[in-house]
Amino acid sequence: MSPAAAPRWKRLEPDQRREQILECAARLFGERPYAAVSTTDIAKEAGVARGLLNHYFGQKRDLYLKVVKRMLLMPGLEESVPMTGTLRQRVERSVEWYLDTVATHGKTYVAVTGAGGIGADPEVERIIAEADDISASKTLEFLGLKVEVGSDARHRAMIRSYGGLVKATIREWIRGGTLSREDAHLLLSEALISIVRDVFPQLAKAAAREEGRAPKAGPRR
Amino acid sequence: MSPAAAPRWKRLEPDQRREQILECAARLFGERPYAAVSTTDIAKEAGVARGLLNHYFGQKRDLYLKVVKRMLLMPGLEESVPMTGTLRQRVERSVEWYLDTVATHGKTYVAVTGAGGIGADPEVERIIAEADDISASKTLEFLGLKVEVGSDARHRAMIRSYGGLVKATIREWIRGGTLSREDAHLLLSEALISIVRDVFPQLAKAAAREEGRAPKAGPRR
DNA sequence: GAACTTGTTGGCGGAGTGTCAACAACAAGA
DNA sequence: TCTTGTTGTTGACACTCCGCCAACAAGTTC
Repeated sequence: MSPAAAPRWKRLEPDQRREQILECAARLFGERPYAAVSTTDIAKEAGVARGLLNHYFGQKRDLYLKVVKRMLLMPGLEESVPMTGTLRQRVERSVEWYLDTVATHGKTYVAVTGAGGIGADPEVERIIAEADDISASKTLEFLGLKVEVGSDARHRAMIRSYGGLVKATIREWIRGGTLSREDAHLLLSEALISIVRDVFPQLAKAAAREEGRAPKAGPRR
Repeated sequence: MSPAAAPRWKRLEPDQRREQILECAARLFGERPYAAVSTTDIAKEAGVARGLLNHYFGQKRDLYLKVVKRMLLMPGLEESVPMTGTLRQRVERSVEWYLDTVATHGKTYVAVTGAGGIGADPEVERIIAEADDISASKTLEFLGLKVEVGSDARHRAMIRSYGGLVKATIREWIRGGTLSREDAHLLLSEALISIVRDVFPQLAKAAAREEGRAPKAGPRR
């Protein structure tokens, strides 16, 4: 009556296993810099052979990319905040919302979006840039500026730049503790308002001057 | 009459050798991400044995840090731009100056200050943060705000955040080409003016309100 | 030319990663 | 229950990269 010998390891569905590994990896990458996290560490954390990581995710960097993507896929802004009120009100509400979502992700967010040093991997950069662009488009749309002038690409670039301010401010707040939440809110709101009020109109004017042909500048009181 | 056999390698003064290696390393780190540059590559580029890199710089990361430091040590702003005129004039001149210096460094600057992905090495981050702080102090001083209120630390943090906007904008300009130099100039100027005009006064007021219990702010103007 | 100083080399050992054939857990059929 | 098939999983091998260090040689001095 020998009971069937206990299995030496549990067999999971590919999706489950993938998810489990992804979680462990996300945790470790949030704690330590990329180079300081070995695939052996992740495998050990997940209780799995190292080779399995490659089987599911390919290269180590690919696994990292999955983690980054997952982190940057946040719920849409427009679903959470009403698009009404003055420009200032909308800006402040969206900043508020963003600070909230960041606060819940904390360290991992900072680590992933980190303005690190170690020369960026172009692929990683592409992923982040992509996410930034989506986020920028959403912001423009939310502010009601999506199709204000013809030079939409420039606007998106501007907003992506603004994203740099956002990330740096978040770092000062979350990691450094040198800024309070209110400080961050104030800084981000005023800067965004300034950009929309002062920079975009001037841009529109400049574009109109350069191009001779009038962009579809809808007169906005 | 055998002429003295040609030396198999040239013997240099430590400083010269160090400098030479540093230049090669800077070039390579500017072209490829950190992880993609092997010490073997650098050694080959410099025409030396790999071990020599460790002899002069210790770890590979230490060499990288040296490169970063060198890149971030730029000539002082105050030496190049007169500190006169209105706030707007001063801001615009300093932005102008900064864009000029960045334009000369180009790719390497972007790579080094890159808001990359690969989780940042804390040491690298510290170096960059240090340079950012110096740069922030200089900016405050240049704008004549160095000792305006007691909450100097918060101002510096704000300016460091602004540095995030600067870096992101530079990237859009240099690497992406999505913004023109004029766009960058406009965006950075307006944002900085907005911060100084709108955020700092409010900060001062807020600090004054809070300071019923005075954390350790101490000297107020 | 001999002896000394020290800039430089080349190879050793360790750590990390990608690959792959073999293995074992589980399901299904007899 | 035994057999067979599928496939999730393992473990080891080969390779690359890095830090270390003893031996070597370029240049200097007497």
